[in-house]
Amino acid sequence: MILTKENRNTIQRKLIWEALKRLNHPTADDVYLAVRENYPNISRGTVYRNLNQIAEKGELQKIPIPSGPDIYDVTLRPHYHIKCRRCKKIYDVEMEDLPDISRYITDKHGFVIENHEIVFQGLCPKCNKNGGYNNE
Amino acid sequence: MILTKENRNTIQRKLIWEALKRLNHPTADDVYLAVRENYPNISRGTVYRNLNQIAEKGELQKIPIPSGPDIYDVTLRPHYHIKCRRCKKIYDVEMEDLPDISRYITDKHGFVIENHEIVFQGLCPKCNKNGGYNNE
DNA sequence: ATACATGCAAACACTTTGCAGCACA
DNA sequence: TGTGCTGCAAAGTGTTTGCATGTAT
Repeated sequence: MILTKENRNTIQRKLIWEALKRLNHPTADDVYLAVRENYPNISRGTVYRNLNQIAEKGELQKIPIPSGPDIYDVTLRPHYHIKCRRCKKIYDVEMEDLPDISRYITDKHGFVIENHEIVFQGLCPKCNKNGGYNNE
Repeated sequence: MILTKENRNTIQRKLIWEALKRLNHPTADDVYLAVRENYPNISRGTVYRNLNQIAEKGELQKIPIPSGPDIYDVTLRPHYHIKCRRCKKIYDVEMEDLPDISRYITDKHGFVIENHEIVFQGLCPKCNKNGGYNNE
């Protein structure tokens, strides 16, 4: 018999959740630093454990970022990101909703698809301007 | 004055490139292990440096995988992946080409978009079968 | 009461980097 | 000949985990 694990409402979890709501799309470390302002003894381990737990329940999106720490987002609507190949910075991307992108998958091996993330890559205006010199 | 750096054809680079061509979509460590069979003294550092260099030139795709090592692909056509939320395994996804997906971006901040990666997430058939017990 | 969470620190996984010597062009 | 590359090892970055203790239910 498999039981759902109970989830306790600790102070730490509440503070983490509050930080999540007011931060933009923070990394685990951003959350850690934010919570620590009001609760200096919190540990990174606790932050990571809670973020994973909340994301596991589906109340939080954990978004992996190429060559960088995962970011978290409380808005469950998918939104996308773009990363500059040169300077490695991440930016948000505004995008009309694709008409059910998972429809395009021809073979999904029986997966139940829940969400997706798109990471675009290219050159940001600044890096593009500073010469395309090592582009090819 | 900015100069393009010379690229030397070392034995190591040739072996790395050959390994890339015959492996599926290997991680850096897969490449390292493969090359090491014929050239035992190669070091991980060299493999990483070369993979980055080749990818930087645009001859290789470096594909970041959520919660796992980057994978590399010599076919530059984008292809997508799906990851099981429960068991964390990665699978390839066959997908018809989306009609120029970057067209859907309404605000790209002046980026020059070169490519993109989509990572779907969901439940694989096996994990879905073993009960949806901790789904919500 | 007890199952679950915490803080701490160590371990882990992946990748980059400094350096002295080597080798391709 | 000289710049670029190599092997090695150490360090860097991001995340997980073991353990003894604390706490929400």
